[in-house]
Amino acid sequence: MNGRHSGRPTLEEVAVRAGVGRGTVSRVINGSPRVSDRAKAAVEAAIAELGYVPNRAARALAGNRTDAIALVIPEPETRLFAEPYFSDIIRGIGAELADTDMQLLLTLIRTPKERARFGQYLAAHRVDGVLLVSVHEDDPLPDLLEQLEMPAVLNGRRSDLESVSYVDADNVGGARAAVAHLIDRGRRRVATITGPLDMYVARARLDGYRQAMADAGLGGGAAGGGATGGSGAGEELIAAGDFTEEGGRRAMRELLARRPDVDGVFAASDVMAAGARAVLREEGRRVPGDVALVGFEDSAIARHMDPALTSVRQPTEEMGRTMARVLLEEIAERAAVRRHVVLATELVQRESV
Amino acid sequence: MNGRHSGRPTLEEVAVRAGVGRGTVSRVINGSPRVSDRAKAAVEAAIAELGYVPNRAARALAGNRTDAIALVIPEPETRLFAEPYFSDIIRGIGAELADTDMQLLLTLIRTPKERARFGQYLAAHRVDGVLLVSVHEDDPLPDLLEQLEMPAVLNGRRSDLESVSYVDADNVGGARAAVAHLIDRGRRRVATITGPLDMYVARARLDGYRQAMADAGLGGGAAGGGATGGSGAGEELIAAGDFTEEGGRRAMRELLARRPDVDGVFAASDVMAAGARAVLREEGRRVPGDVALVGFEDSAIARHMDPALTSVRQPTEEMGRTMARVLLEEIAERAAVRRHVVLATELVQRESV
DNA sequence: CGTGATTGTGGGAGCGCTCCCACTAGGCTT
DNA sequence: AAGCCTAGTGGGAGCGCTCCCACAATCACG
Repeated sequence: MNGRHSGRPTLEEVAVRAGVGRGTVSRVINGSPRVSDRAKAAVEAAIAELGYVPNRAARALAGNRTDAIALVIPEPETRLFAEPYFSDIIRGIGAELADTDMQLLLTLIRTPKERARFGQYLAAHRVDGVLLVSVHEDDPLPDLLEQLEMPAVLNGRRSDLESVSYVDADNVGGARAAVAHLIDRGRRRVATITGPLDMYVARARLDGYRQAMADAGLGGGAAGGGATGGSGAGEELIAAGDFTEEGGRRAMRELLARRPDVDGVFAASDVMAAGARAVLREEGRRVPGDVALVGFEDSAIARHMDPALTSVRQPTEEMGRTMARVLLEEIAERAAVRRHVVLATELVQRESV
Repeated sequence: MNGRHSGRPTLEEVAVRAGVGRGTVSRVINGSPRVSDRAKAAVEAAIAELGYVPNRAARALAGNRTDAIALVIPEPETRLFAEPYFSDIIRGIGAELADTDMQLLLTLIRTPKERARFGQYLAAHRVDGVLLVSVHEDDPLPDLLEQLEMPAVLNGRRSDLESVSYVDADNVGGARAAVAHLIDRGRRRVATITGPLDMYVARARLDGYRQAMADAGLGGGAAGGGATGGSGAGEELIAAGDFTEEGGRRAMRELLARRPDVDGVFAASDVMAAGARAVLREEGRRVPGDVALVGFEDSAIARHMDPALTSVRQPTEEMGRTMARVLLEEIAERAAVRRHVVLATELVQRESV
């Protein structure tokens, strides 16, 4: 016994057993077509008999790749992912990776120090690709990835001009549908509580609101897909939140002060909707009687609110799947073709409107 | 340009630059004490100048280890982890691993096929250790791990006799405190909605309930830490749920039918508490006026229920941290010393009792 | 029947580390 | 002064793969 030898069979042993050379075994394992059926069968039999499993480290070393991708989560965001959103994304990614032998590395980035460390990581090519969740407008990581020519896929995008590959939900369409629904139900003074407008996702949802209002001839919102430019009448129906419950509260109070006659509210997140709902209760407004309410995300909170919150669902698991698929494609073809995928959202109707 | 050479400096280049041998550089990197200060300084300078980062694959191949641990999540459970619970555990693990250069591999196990695959994985020693989340009573994975002598730490345990290392919350104590609180507030006919009793965690929480009832001289629950044996009077105050909202509903209806005078309910999870709360509302019972309610987990749902739910908080992030720490220790010392850690819980008081 | 392409194959030469053996230089003992 | 530690060091020999070159066998063609 060698002592350091782990007892696992090696490729070499498989070769001996199958009566072929190392090269042939390697070719079989990697699915090369340049192998005779006879040799292939012999090798496969030997692999089965020996219970051979290739050594990942050796492969990585010799092949200059890692068969691993990193899922990067900036720490401040982690809380947001307490929602099904995160686990659904992960489930999707996992499902797509299941048939591959890609490993999924979980990388939390908390501090600037860890960020730098991760930069080194990437530079040292310790992963074949990167999935990046919850990117901020000013996040330099995507640019770093691009510069290193590291295959990468974002969940969401930083702006309309995003160059790195991404998979995003149709935030504009979802918001538009939500607001259109409020209007369909007869609401006329429909307000919105936005997310922080330095986030693309917040701007997109605001755009959707504006479009729906303009479609209905209400408010002064600018239609069209442009940036958040409009400042016509109706701006007083727009209050800025920050995706937190407290932000939702503040924004709702503000709206109530500015337009006591508001009869519908589209909150750009369920959490903010929950905040708004609390304020409405305090102020003695009934939901949906006096004020109808729609959220965004279709989170657990939406289902457990009283009344249950109508909300826009994102195809979260599908987004995860798609992210993984796109990344694998990008890794496979070495050319840097960027892909931009936008998946449809769906309005889930409950009792709040 | 070599083409296959990635351009990253190697240990050899560092050695040349520092004017020392390969062995010395390796010793510096691995923190061996057998290096002179002079050599160490020279090597460190060379590393900094060259921006050297060790090649993980080469290390793994030569050193017969991987510097990676797997976080294993059985798929059926994933939904449960939509709650902060999961992300908190991960955050804790991440925090503990941050200063290490251990990688965290995320492994979802969905199908028996994937389970088998993961078995191979382990057998091939592709990770140095395993963190296992949400183990079921009959889960064979921990036994497999033990048999392979693979360092492993469970989140929770399968039974009181668990041999594999684990980190668990004090479920008995938490439940006991919750029920004691109900009793303190003057409730006398306190019922409990249990989880599936083939899960240890559900039995432990039921034990806590029994102990608190016995302490107060109420019900016929058996005190003491033994198994779920008691079947005295008061059993009609115990209804079985399954940790789902629907299960909570069913159990609450059952309780109401058996004991219409029930005035307090301890639900073994927030989700079941939400189900119970819905039924209570339907039946026209006020919470906490007519029936006081306590949950377990202190999830987002608890905060957003109406009234906000008093619940037992687990030190989730701390559990994650501890799991990682225990695993690292187990990996470091090659001896198979099993560790069992139980962390205290805390009652978070809100409006439902 | 030669010439050249094509298919299949074996095995050498690394990939970048760690392990460990051999060796030097100096300090301590007796 | 001779011996014997010990601290410190260099570098050979792998770890288990992939890549690729060389070569044999087979085939198609004129």
